[in-house]
Order: sequence, then C-alpha cells, then structure tokens
Amino acid sequence: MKQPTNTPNHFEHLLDQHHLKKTAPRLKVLSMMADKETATSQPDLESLMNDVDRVTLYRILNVFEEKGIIHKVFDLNGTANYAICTSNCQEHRHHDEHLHFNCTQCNNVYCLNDLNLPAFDLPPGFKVNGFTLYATGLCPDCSKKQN
Amino acid sequence: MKQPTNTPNHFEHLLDQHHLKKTAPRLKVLSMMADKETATSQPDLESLMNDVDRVTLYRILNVFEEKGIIHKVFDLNGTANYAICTSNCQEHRHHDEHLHFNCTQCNNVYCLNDLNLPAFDLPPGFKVNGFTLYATGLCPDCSKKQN
DNA sequence: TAATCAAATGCAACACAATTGCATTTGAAT
DNA sequence: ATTCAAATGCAATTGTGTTGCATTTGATTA
Repeated sequence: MKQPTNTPNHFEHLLDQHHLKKTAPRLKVLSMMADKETATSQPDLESLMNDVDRVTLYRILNVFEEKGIIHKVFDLNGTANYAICTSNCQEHRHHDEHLHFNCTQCNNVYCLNDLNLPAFDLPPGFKVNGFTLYATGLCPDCSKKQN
Repeated sequence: MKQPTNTPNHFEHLLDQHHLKKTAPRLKVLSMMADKETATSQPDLESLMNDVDRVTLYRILNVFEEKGIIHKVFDLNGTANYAICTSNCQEHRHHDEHLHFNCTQCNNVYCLNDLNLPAFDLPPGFKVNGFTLYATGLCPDCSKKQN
C-alpha cells in the first residue's frame, strides 16, 4: 500500500519527521511545489507566496534543503529552482543522482528521477559524494510548438 | 607541432580569430583564467581585475561566452565560475560535454575535459542540445588534508 | 603617421537576489 | 492557561548583474 506523496497530510507528516514545526508558510511552500512536473524558480515561489515575507521564504527553503526535503538546481540563467525530493534524501546528504533537463525555450527545469544514470570514472584523488547529469535542449512541449 | 595555449601570443590570436579588439582588459581576463587548473569565480575575477570596471568585466565575460572562448558553470552556491574552453566550442554552440567537479570543501570547480562521458537515455519528446555531468565531493587536495 | 569611426570602456544609476540583526509572534509541550 | 524555543516579520545591508550614456581606444585608411 503506497502512501500518497502530495496531500496536506503527507506534508504535515514530512515536517514531523524532520522535527520542524507545522506552520502555515511551510505547508504553503510544500503545496506550491507539489503537483508540478518541473522545479519552481525562486521568483515564481516568491510571487506565489505573496502574503509571506521574502526572508521567511529564504529561510524555509534553506532548512528544507538542509533536511533533504527539497533540492536546489540552478538553471541556465543562474536562477535557483527548487523541487521536492522524491526519496533517498537525508540530512546533509542528498541523493539527487538524477537528470536535470533545462529547456532553453521555456526555461523550465525537469527533474527526471526515474532515469538511472550510467557509471563514470574520475581521475585519481577525487572523492565523489553526489552527482547530477545536467542537460539542455527542448522539452516535449516546446519541441512540439517548434514545428 | 602543438600550439601553446596559454601564452600572451595565443590570447591575441584568440581575439583575432573571433574579430574582437585586442584590449588590455580582455587580455588580462584571459591571462587570469589561464594556467589555472580550476574555474575562476566571478568574485575572484572581480578582485583580480581591480583596475578594470565591474561592468567591463561582465561585458567581456558575456562576449567571451557567446564566442565560445570561455564557458560558465554555477557552483554549489550559485556563484558563476568561468573557464577557458579547450576546444570544439563555437559561437552560440558550446560543446562543454565534460565533467564539472565541485569540491564541497574548497569550493573549487574542476573542468575535467579529458573524460569521455557515457551515453544516457531521455524520455521521449526531449531534444538534447548539450549536457554536463556535475559531481560534488572532495578534490584531491582537500581529500589529502582530510586525513 | 594623422585622421577617422565603430567598438570598447568607464561611470552613474538601477534592479533583483540573498543575508543579517533584532523585535514580535506562534506552535507544541507542560 | 502558561511557557519558551522556534519561526516569522521588518528594516537595513550586501552582492550580483544590467542599462544608458559619455568618453576613450584600437584598427583602418588616407
């Protein structure tokens, strides 16, 4: 029996798990990011959270990232984008070893989790902790519109 | 017979090739970035170029990137880092399909060009233009100091 | 080598992202 | 209901990057 991952109940459970108080701003951030196929940019989040102070949003994003609830990825413009981690993320040790696809047209960042990445080699001396494959190009939507 | 890639002469040639005027600030940017194993962060560049206006630096970095002379990579903090492209880069079409390694200790970004990346698959509909593998962990230097 | 002119630089001002310190509020525990 | 650390809100600041315009400079050509 699978747990639902995008219900208000799940969000409260998530905050409990990480010993974080269940506050309105935090629950709002989670619900804003859920149900989105793509990561949410900081500017988008800020306008979505219009009744919440900017500083509060930054602090929420920071704790969420530290706790492994969300992860951050920078798009082609250097803008921070945030997405809820699907699984395997722990405090101070993310396992977001998936593919980030950044569309050059709509600028959306897709987190393609179900892709298993191939192994790769590093020169001696480098100790890898985590990695992501970052690809750019056209997403399905923009690819269609192109024709 | 191989051409040297980090001499003042080579830099002038590089600017000629891309129809850019050989100016003092531009040559300085190139010499600052050359001979470095790692990419140079924007803040570092700015303090190294202390006699050059900030705006000029930004404009130089932008044309160099457009022309394919350098490429930009964001580190874990979202700070822009710049490195001279080794080869294969053309205007508006970079081929920086190499590994970027970001050390979590010293924050240095290594561009490991000689590594050939494995192939990977994408869900249908995505049209890939370019990609980089972005890894985090400890670089050889920090890895040594750790023990 | 002097004149010319677009290209490049410098300066002032601005826009936006992100942080810090401190006062106030609030969720959870007693 | 009371309490208190945790979380939020507010004011101010720092840092990154951009825009418009005046000035300077490198390459061209006379």
